[in-house]
Amino acid sequence: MSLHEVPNIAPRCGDCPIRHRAVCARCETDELAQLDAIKYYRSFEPGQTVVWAGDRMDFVASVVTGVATLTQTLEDGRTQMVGLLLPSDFVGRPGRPNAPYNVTATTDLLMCCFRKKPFEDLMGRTPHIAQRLLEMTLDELDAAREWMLLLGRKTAREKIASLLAIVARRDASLNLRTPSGRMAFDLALTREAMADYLGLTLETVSRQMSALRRDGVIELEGKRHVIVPDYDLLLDEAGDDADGGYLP
Amino acid sequence: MSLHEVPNIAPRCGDCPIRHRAVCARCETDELAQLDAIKYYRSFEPGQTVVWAGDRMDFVASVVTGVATLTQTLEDGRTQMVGLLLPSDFVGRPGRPNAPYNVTATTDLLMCCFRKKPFEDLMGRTPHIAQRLLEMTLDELDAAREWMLLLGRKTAREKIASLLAIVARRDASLNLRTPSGRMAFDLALTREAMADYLGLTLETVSRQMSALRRDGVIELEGKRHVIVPDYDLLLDEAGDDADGGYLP
DNA sequence: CGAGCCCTTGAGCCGCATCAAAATAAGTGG
DNA sequence: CCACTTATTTTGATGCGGCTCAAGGGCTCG
Repeated sequence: MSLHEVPNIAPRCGDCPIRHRAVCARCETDELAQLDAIKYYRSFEPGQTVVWAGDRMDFVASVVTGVATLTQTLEDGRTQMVGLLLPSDFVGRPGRPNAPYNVTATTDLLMCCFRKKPFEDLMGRTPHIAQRLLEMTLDELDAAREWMLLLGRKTAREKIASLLAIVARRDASLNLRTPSGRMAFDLALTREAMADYLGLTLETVSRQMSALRRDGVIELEGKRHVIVPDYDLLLDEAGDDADGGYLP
Repeated sequence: MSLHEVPNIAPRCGDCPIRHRAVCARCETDELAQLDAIKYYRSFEPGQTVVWAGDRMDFVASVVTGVATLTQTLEDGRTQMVGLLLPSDFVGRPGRPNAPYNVTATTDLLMCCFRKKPFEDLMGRTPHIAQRLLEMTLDELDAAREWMLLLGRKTAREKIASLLAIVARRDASLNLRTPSGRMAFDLALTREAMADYLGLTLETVSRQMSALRRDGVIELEGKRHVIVPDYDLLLDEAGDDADGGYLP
């Protein structure tokens, strides 16, 4: 049994870092206690698969810390990432037995899991959970549609800039800041994962990252730490000044 | 006032053609009566805009008959369709004041509308509506992610074949048939609308339609009536034999 | 019959993919 | 601590799929 199968942190719901944003966000104290009673934690190492597309999946879960990806593939191996799961995001669908996508950890990942049946029962009794889940699903749908615009109509350079802007924005929101001016963050994705998200090849991703660096839109420390000197400039490069509404 | 603003059909809920699939599908008789009390119909002509992205939208609605599209654009005019609304599909988001996308009728369109506030109130009281809406939203999310794979990784030919397969499938399901063998249907989209859906130009759409016709994958009667001699062959051309799960 | 659409087809070009190889980084075992 | 391995990233050379620009054909409707 690897160290990773036993989390070193197993927060009480009260001081859970995603308490205010996850599927449990709307719950009252008593509702929270019911969730607390059926929850359990699982952790994964980078590269580890959480579930395979098509496999039976008898739990649902929230990402507590770390990053995971949802991917879909064609038989000949072409791969498209269809979701990037960050802390507070929800995985799994009540009322469906099998996983529709591969779920893979890209960093150390801690998930707060609920066996599906008890969770569904609880959802039937507590509208606060169902309400929050609907809200989160509608947000995800908006994000997916935003991504359709990116995949269908943006240039490689715009795609990269959009991805960086989104990660910068979510990183800021996690630290309760407004995205603006100079920002810095770690990019938890390999060039290949970025390519899979953006519908590009990893070579094109690398070339466009170099180009954005040459043009002063970003700076790089090592391969994964990104510094954005001017967030507005990055947004310009992304092609839509509407910003995207990826997250509140 | 155009003829189109007053629908010639205004079905009672009891014999509504989308009764079994729309947001009201799970409602009991009394719940249905409450919906019946606040519903009203609106109809639109081909090309007419239902709402503009960003505009205030104080109703939600179900498509009863006809086809509508959801589109998003960049400032320079690049357009991406992010949803194709067929009968029973739901438009609008409870809990959000403004429309995130352009909604446009592509055929004669009849919508069953509810003012947002009463609908939200009713949703709070009747879990059957909220449940059904969650289910539909999750299905839409799956469809959007399926489309992400298409936009990011499929060739032009595969994209066209995928679109035709999906429309063929939904048309069959509307007529309570299983898609297979020889099929025929009307395509309610112009070449340009197809291009906007597939992330292509209209010229490429036209060329690939011609190519599929030359190769015997489809036959055309006029520009819009499509005959599929062998549905399985079409699925092969679409690139994913998993079929896609676009609709039940 | 003429005016708009919508669609098709052609010619040429460009952005990104493909193929290939070298540079950098991070282990791993001797 | 170093030689060796393996994963990741960068960069270069070349080719092709789909875009752009342009012209012409069919249909519908006044």
